[in-house]
Amino acid sequence: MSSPTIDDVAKQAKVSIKTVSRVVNREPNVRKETREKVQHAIDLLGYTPNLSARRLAAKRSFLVGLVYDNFHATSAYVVNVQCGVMASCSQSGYELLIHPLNVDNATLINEVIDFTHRSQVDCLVLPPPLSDHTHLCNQLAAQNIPFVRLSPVFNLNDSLYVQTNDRSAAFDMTMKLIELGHSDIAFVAGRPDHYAVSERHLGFVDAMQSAALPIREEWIKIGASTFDSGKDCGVALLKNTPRPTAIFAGNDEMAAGVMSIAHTLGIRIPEDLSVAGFDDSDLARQSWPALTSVRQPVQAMAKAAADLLFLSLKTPSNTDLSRCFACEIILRDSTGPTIKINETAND
Amino acid sequence: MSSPTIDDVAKQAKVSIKTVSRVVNREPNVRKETREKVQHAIDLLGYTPNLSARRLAAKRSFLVGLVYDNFHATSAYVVNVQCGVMASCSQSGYELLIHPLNVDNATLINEVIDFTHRSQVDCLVLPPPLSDHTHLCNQLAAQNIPFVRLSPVFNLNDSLYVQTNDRSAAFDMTMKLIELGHSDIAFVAGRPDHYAVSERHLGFVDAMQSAALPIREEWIKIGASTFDSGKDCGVALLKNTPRPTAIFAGNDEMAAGVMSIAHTLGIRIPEDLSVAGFDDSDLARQSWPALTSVRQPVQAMAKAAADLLFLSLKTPSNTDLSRCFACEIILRDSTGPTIKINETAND
DNA sequence: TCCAAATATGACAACGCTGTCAATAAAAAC
DNA sequence: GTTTTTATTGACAGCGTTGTCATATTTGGA
Repeated sequence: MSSPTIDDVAKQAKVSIKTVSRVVNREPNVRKETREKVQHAIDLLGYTPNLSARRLAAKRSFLVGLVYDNFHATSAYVVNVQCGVMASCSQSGYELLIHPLNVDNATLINEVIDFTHRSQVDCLVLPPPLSDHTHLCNQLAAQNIPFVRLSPVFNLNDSLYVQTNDRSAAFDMTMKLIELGHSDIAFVAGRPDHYAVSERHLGFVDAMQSAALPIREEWIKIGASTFDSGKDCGVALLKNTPRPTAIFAGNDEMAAGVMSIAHTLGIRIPEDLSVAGFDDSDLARQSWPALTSVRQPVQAMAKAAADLLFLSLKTPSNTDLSRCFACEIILRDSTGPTIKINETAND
Repeated sequence: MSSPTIDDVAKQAKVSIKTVSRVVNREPNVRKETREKVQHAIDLLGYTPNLSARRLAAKRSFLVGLVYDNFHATSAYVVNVQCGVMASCSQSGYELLIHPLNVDNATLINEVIDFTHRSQVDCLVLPPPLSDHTHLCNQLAAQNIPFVRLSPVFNLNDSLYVQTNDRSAAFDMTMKLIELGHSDIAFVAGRPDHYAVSERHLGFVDAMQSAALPIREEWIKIGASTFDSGKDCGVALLKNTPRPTAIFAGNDEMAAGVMSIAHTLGIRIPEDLSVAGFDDSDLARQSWPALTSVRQPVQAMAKAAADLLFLSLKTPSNTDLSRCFACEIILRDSTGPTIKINETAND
């Protein structure tokens, strides 16, 4: 049961515990043959350093905290972020502590700060929408708690972050719809406090303007990033005539909601209506027809974020503070060329 | 930055550190007024015990490990389990350490054992399919690592566990289909090594037998619990005549795959074909038509599992070793009464 | 009032590691 | 062959708690 300690290894290898410590921590200035001798003893005994002791002595916990909104984020996103961070952790010898919470909770900031102190994590990873919670970020900075932000929009100079080109990806997707012959394009925006998602709206606007297409105000709907809100927006967009020939939604869930309503109303996809989403979640592959979407390399981003964090912890002088990842458009069956509505046979 | 230590509190309250320790740990034999005095000092200074020191001294980490398969479980399930365990953690003062892995990995057992030692977690929560990995469970037991199993099927006497009545829920769902007039019912089974899911197959068989309906072997398909495998099974079931009038899938993903194929083949749901899933995941609400499914109280189960674990850690003599939760059938739009195929108009 | 028992508090040694700094061994320069 | 420099190793003191055991202090009974 009881694991061997550093003393056991030291005794076995006939060196001091400090030398064992050096080997374990890959410190320089250990002769090769000593290192091998110690390593051999470690292997023989199956020694694993006691993290608590190490933490206590080194005043570091080797723990990363991942704080995220569990009530508004899709589970696929959450899991991808977890995996990405985890991948970086295993490389750097960190362990991952998670702390789901509700971003609408009034005590949010206290909860995060409390968690940080209680669990003694060395640093935090903040996915959206927490990454744009200015007050929280300021508090963390004030308390010298290192953190990295995923897909932030504001105050980029102040901290570590990893981004995607949401805006230009949304631009590209909109252009793709325009190339397919659509000009009557509606947009379903996400939660307004989820700023990364609002960038997508801007990209849509950019594209429409660059193609000199009119943006009809009644074809811009604000959803809540959920399937149900997508349904609501879908009803509002599709019940009236004229209706758009294409709907671009700020995320896949809302796009699926729109598709669901379209099916119910007997509107064929993609013949009568093209639908595009964003995120390329599992849902995009699993809905019918399979949803055209924009793939964000969430996992790679999360890994890069954690990499950045660990690097900056190790070498605080490091100037490499951010990375930007490119999105990729995934064309599936929910989008197609326009057909004039009065040419269709279904109604 | 640097938090106050127990020394600071002791000095502030003019008592020894040991007395502060007693108050913090709610130990007996502290006079009421002393306790209040100390508590006041703690509040004043905003003292939080240093977990690493506590762990080192008490030889406990106050950490729970959640090890799960990240490649075959749906993210919704994973997130629900995390939340449930988390809920129990916050009550009991534990923190949650996660460790996703691939169950197909040959080094699985070593990886879990390594993780346990490295991270020094006090105990583990094992969701399926790990909960039925007999070899792993034996290893953990042999190493005196406490753990609780979620939805296990085998060796129930040997350990803590939390279960659902998968089999009888599958029975009920099948009966529901039979009551709707279906007799030509197919079943899509999940990964054979995911035993909890196989129980659902047994429930299906139970119901068919109790209704004296024949089980056609070519209408039992073995999937891999994924959407794509559901599509494959759907093709196999729906391309030939006669085809079933209802398909019951072992999970929602596969059910969605079946629906997708049905749509492609022009088979209307539920008019021509009823489809039922299991798990009541987000996907069930988000697919079209909305999927009839069986709701497992995953989060409540995970919480109960962790509760059980913490209780048994505290009072090892405790005899309350397991709990069983009931599933609930959620009727949605993907199931309906049978209509004879030659009466339908669509083909 | 005094003494035993119960209750409350404190001193001090772990816990297993890392950081600091001194001591030694090896290499390089003279 | 010395001396200087550099590389390698070790002794020892924390890190902030808890556990053990000894020492007050209070309580209750005679």
